[in-house]
Amino acid sequence: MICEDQGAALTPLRREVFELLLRHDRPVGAYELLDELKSLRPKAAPVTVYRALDFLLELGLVHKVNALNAFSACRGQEADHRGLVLICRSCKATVELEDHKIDNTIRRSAAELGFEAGDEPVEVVGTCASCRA
Amino acid sequence: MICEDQGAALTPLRREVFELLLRHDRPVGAYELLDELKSLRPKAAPVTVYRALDFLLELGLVHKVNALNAFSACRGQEADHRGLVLICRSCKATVELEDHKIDNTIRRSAAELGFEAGDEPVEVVGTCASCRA
DNA sequence: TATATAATGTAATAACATTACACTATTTTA
DNA sequence: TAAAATAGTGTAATGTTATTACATTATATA
Repeated sequence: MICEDQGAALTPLRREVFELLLRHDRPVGAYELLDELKSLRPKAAPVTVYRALDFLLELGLVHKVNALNAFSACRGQEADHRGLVLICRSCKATVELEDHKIDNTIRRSAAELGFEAGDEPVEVVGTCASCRA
Repeated sequence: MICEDQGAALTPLRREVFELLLRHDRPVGAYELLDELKSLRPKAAPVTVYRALDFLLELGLVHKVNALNAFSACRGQEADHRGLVLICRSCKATVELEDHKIDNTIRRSAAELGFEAGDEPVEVVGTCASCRA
């Protein structure tokens, strides 16, 4: 599992935000998260959530899904967080796919152009099985 | 080249927005585009730009770059617009990479999970050569 | 020409994200 | 341990990106 403090300060606030994210099986917007956080911490403001998210992103405990402007707790089993995330444009569901072969191919192609790919999963937008039916 | 009317109504307004995009060699934000459009059309409002962009996106003349919340004219040589776009997190420069091999591999992996990948290029965020130096 | 449809104008607001500065808690070190 | 430094949080305001709703104008079709 994830969750262990990696030397940095996983404060109660930051842990709360992370645990809220873990409760969802889909990416969640910052303001939705804020609403939920408010039941624990009435003082919470947008920046409260964004700061906690920045921290968690830096630690690699959370991913930002650009296609949805939303955040998801990282469930990856491995140390790095490379791979693909499939995003359904219609129901917003996502599936993580830890395929190092594809990921390495992408990285190599990028490297040929002098470009060093980061560690965020690559986003693939499309349509999931249920929404196609 | 691109630009030919594909049966749909490429009105003056829409063409103007598209041509503004073509002038840039990088993705451009909607509000930056709006500022530029205003010199041609003082009446332009945010929705003016977004509507034109929606139209151009649908036609496949323009891509949205989610990682930057910005839009770029599509320069792809081919009918479909599949491939990769490399995005430098530091200078925001982008490079399009029309690699069907990678793209097909991604699509197949997605398909194994019942997921049908769309036609938007896959975004790879990282660091470009000059910014690494 | 009358009607329908598509496109655009106009205003307001929603959704997402950051900046600036004050205050508190924790850690460091003299 | 007191003073200073650093890290974390509170509070308010604002900046940025995107959409909704409805009125008006232009274009196509009967």
